[in-house]
Amino acid sequence: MAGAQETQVLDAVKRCCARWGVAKVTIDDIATESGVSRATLYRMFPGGKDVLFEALRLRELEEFFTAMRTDVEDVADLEELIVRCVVVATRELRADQHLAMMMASEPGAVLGQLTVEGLPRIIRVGTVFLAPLADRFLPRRHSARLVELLSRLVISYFLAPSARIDLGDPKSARPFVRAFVLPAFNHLQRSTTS
Amino acid sequence: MAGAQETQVLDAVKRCCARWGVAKVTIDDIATESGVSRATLYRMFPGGKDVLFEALRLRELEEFFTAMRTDVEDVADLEELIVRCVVVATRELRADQHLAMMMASEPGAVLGQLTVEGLPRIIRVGTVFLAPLADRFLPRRHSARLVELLSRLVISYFLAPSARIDLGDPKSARPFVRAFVLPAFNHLQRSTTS
DNA sequence: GATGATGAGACGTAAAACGTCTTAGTATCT
DNA sequence: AGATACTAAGACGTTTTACGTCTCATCATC
Repeated sequence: MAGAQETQVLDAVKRCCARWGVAKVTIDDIATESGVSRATLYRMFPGGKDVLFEALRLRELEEFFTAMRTDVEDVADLEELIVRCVVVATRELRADQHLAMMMASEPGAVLGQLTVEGLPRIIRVGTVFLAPLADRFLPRRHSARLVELLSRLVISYFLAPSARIDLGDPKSARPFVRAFVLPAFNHLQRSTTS
Repeated sequence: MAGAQETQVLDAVKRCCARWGVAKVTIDDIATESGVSRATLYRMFPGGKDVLFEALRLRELEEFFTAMRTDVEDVADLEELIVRCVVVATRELRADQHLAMMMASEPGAVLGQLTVEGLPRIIRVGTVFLAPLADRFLPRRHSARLVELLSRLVISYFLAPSARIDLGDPKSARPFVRAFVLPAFNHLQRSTTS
């Protein structure tokens, strides 16, 4: 779907803001880095820097969930699905160097993207990508609720790790899921007789 | 000699330009990073960014030669001194991450600091730090000449490595020193009967 | 209480980044 | 060859940011 040039530009945005941080990047930097003229940039992303970063965030988000989905699509039951999702997502977040760098240099902006401003989209995209997997075990309406709940939990525990549980560790995540997540959905489960 | 605050500020300059590159750093960044107000910054380094980076370069240069001196001050003869200096300096240059980063992002500025603009000072500082060691083996006037020659050679081979010799390797540097450096100084050596 | 150094921030100027627009060059298709 | 579509380069006026200087309130030390 995405044009090759668009990919090229977003790659450049990523490289630029890995090198200089979001606050320091200019449109000219991105144009130079991507080998595209500023005029073309504005044609492709009318709105300037905001739109560019927005597009990049969206792409990264989709990559994030795509990677996640391949890790969890072969689960056998709902509990396993939830645990795997939570663990994989947490680990992916912790391993994201780009995120870590931005968290260090511009914590405010990153927090905004993980909470007030960005969470709704994260949940939206996450629902698109992951709800189908949950649909095997739950009615659609509840799949969406589940994805939302898990998104919030994972992000919360990522931002403020608990001393008691570690969602990056299945041994720790499973009891947590059993205690706090499953009870709200378990009784709604479809029969899994296939 | 250097005030604690001055050290603090120069550390901040270093961190800032490690993070953003020289071209992207602002005085405000440095003030914030060092926890010092902009007014104080200008009081301590009147002249702004140029003076700040100049001061940092000087400090780094002195650190460079200080580290070098501790590595070579116990040599027994002139050949050994020269070889050790050349090898250690080359390795130090190659291991300098700060330098590598700046070389990648702003090659022009770095080259200037290693050649036209910066070489004279490098030679000056190097002479202050290293000539005393050579004085044990050579008359003072020739010590200075030696340091200058070595500085130029090391930098040249660092910037444009030769396929034939590697000044970072004693096995390779020693024959080179014997062939091209020692002959110009050897016959001037003092008797080393102490 | 005086002294000296600092942080916070206002100020005008200089520099830069912005977004728009024009121009010229180059493929592609007719 | 001519028409079309797309691009890089860069000029432009505007807006934003950084600069360097300055004032003033604060706070430690004497």
